[in-house]
Amino acid sequence: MNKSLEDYLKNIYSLQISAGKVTTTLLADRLNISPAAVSDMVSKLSKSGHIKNTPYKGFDLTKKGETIALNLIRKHRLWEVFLLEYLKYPWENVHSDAENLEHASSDDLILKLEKFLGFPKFDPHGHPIPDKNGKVNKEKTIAAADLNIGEAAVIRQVSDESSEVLIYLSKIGLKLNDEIKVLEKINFDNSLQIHFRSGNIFLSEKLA
Amino acid sequence: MNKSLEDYLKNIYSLQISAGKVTTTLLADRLNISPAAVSDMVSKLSKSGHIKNTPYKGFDLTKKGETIALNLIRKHRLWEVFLLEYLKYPWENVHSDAENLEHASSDDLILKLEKFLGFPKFDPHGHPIPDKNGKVNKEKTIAAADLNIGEAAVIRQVSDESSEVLIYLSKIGLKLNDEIKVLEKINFDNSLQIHFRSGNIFLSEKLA
DNA sequence: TAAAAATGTTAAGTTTGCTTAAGTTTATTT
DNA sequence: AAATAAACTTAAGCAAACTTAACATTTTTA
Repeated sequence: MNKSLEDYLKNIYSLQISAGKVTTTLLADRLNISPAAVSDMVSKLSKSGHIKNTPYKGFDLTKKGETIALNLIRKHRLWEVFLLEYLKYPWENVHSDAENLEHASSDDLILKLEKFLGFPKFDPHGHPIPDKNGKVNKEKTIAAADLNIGEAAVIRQVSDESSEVLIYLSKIGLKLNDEIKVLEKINFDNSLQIHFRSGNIFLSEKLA
Repeated sequence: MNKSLEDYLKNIYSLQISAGKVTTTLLADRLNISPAAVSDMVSKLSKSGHIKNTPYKGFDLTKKGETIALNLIRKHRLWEVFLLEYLKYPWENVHSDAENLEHASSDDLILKLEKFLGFPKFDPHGHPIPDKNGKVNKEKTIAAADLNIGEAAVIRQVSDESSEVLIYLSKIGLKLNDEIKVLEKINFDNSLQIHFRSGNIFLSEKLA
C-alpha cells in the first residue's frame, strides 16, 4: 500500500469530519505541501475512484477511499495503545511514532496486535478504534467551548496532534474521563473557567 | 532515514559476510533491480562515504555504512522477537513483516521495545541482536555441510529469508539448539544424512 | 593470447510526487 | 457590477530511483 496515497486519504477523512467538503488549501496546509501538488493528486485520486471532486469546489471521500482511510486510522490507534501501555511512552509522544508504524503494518499484523492488546475500543486520546471491517463507534462528543455555563461533561477525547497541548493537560492533571463543569465564560478572549477534580483552571479559546 | 539507502547498506552487509567484497550483480539479484540501478547507487554511496568502491572490482561498507546497516539489523531482529513471542507469529512469517517495521522505527522506539522484550540477545532464528552502539556478539558458526562424518554440532542459526525452508524445518521438528550428528555424506548429490533428537533425516545440499 | 562471454558502467528515458510560475475561476469589497 | 483578492488549476521543471540500450572492462576458454 502506498504511503502517499494513504496519507492523503487519512487527512481528507479527518478534515471532512470537521469541515464537510475539503478544499485544496486546507489539505495543502495539513500536509505541508503546495496547493498545486494537492490539486494534482486530487485529480489522480478522483480518477482512481478514491474521492469525489468538484473542481474549484472541494472534494470528499468515496466509500472506497473511506475504507482505506479508516483502515489506516485503525492501525494508527492500535499502535498508539501499544506504545503507551506496553512501551510506556509518555502520552504526548505516541502520535508521531504511530504515524510511521501505521504504514508499515500488514492487515494481518494488525489483527494479531489487536488480539494481543485485548481488542481495545479506544486509543489513548479517547478516539474510537475502527474494527477490521471499518466499523467505528461514533460517540457523540461536544467541544468544551460549546458547553453552557453551569453545564457538566466528561472528557472523552483530546486532539492528539499537538504534543504541547497534551503536555499541558498532563501538567494541570486533566485526564480522560475526568468530569468537568463550566463555571464561567469570559467573552473578552473566549476562554473558559472550568472546575474539575482538583480545582479550577482556565482554558484558552483554542484549547476549549 | 531513507528506506532505499538503508536497504542497500543492509544487503551489502549481509552479502559481504558471506562473500567478502560485494559485486554489482550479486546485489542487483538480491534487491531484484537492474545492475545499472545498483551501479548508479553504488557511486552515490561511495561519494557519501557509506561504502568503499573499486569500479569493476566490487565494494564493501565503511565504518559509517556498517553502523547504519547494523542499526537496521538490530531493529529487524528485535521486531522479529516481538512478532514471534508476543503476537504469536509462526516462525516462518516473522521475517517479512519485520522487514517493513524496521524502516518505520525510531531509535528511541527500538530502545523501548528492547527493554519491553527484556533485552534479548538473539532473534528467533538464532542471529545475535546488535546493541544500541552497534556491538554484535559474533558466535562462531559452521554450515552443516562443512561438518565431517561423525562430527556433532548444535543448531544455532538458520537462515531467515526463505519461509519455505523454515516451514520444512518445523515440519521435520528440527529446532534451534538441537544437537545433530552427521552420519553420512552422499557425494552423488551432496546431501547429508544426519541424526538428531527424534531420528534420522536427509538434508539436501542447499539446506545443509 | 585472442575471441567470446560475462560483468560492470554510462546514457537516455520513465514515473512519482513534489516545486515555482503563470493563468483561471470564484469570492469579496467598494 | 467592476475591481481586487483569494483560491484553484495547469504547465514546466526537478530529484530520486528506477528501466532499457549501448558501450567498456574483465574473465573465461579454446
